Amino acid sequence: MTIKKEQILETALHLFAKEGYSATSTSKIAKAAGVSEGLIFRHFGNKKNLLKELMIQTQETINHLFLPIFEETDPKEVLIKTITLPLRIDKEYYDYWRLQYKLRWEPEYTNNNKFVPILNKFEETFTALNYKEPKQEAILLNQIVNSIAIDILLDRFNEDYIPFLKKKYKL
Amino acid sequence: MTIKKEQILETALHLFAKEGYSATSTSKIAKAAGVSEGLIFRHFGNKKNLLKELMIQTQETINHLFLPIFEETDPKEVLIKTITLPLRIDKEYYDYWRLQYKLRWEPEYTNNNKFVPILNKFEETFTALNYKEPKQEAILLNQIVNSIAIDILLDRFNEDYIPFLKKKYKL
DNA sequence: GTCTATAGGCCGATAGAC
DNA sequence: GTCTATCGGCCTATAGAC
Repeated sequence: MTIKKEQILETALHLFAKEGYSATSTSKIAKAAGVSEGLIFRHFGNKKNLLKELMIQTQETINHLFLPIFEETDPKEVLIKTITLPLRIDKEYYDYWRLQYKLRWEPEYTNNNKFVPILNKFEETFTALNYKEPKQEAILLNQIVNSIAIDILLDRFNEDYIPFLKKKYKL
Repeated sequence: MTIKKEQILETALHLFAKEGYSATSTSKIAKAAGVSEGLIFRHFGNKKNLLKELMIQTQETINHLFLPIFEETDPKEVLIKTITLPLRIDKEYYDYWRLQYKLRWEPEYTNNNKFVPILNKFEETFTALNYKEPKQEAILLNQIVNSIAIDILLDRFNEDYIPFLKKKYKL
């Protein structure tokens, strides 16, 4: 991976996340990245393919952020790590999240099953904690984490919410 | 309001909700609506203004859907009506919701305070039901409703979730 | 007065050629 | 890395049909 190619990816991530895919032109990316516009097409062929490579990176990044939760065996710790996950994310990763949530609404983008592994992990956790309906509890927890992440990204999150959740789950 | 103007608004709502604002050209709207492209500019001046008029309609529609919850006085009924709200929404309104959730991520669009009145209603409700932290409970309930709506719109909602929630809230 | 059809200007976007 | 071609998007203008 050359330096310029990385610059293009980084800049495109930021602009796509901020303005949206359609609203971001390749020339805007080139200018912001300090490269010639042609280089984008040399490396990625076309604009759509640039987005595709970005989404692979995004998925890897997000999987990496979930890893500590997957590896945790103590069920209470799983819940604590899950609830506080959005808080522990470094600001440099925000664009990845933003892009992810933005692109959910694009008609082409349809990998609904992406969250299934984490849902299974949650279900196991609630089973271990003797919750009555672990499957539904997993869905609820997943919704809560997503909502917190969205609130943080939209800059309307209130810190008091976390201790409230910890009490709810008796942590 | 003339028929053609309504057709333009209706078609634009659908296309903006489906493809996004930037990705939808005025010529595409005109073709889909069966009108000449010039008519769009005659009625709305420019594309941005068309979106603006749509957003006013959208806000009115959504306010109207929340009205029964606002008018309900029995706190348990408030919760039941809230939890089942996304289910009770007719499919013809889906595009309004979709547009709303899509546009949250646009940089210009920043009316965070829009959900404050419903949050207040929820807080009163939880206070009446003697919940310990009504403010946080209101946030949680709001997150749940939004998540359900999103799941429905993204076609990944499971009906079993509603009875689970009703049990949670002892309804 | 509402709308269509058409023509065209201007600009920016994608892409290929060199 | 630049240059250029081509296309499509936004918008204006006008002449005329309903």
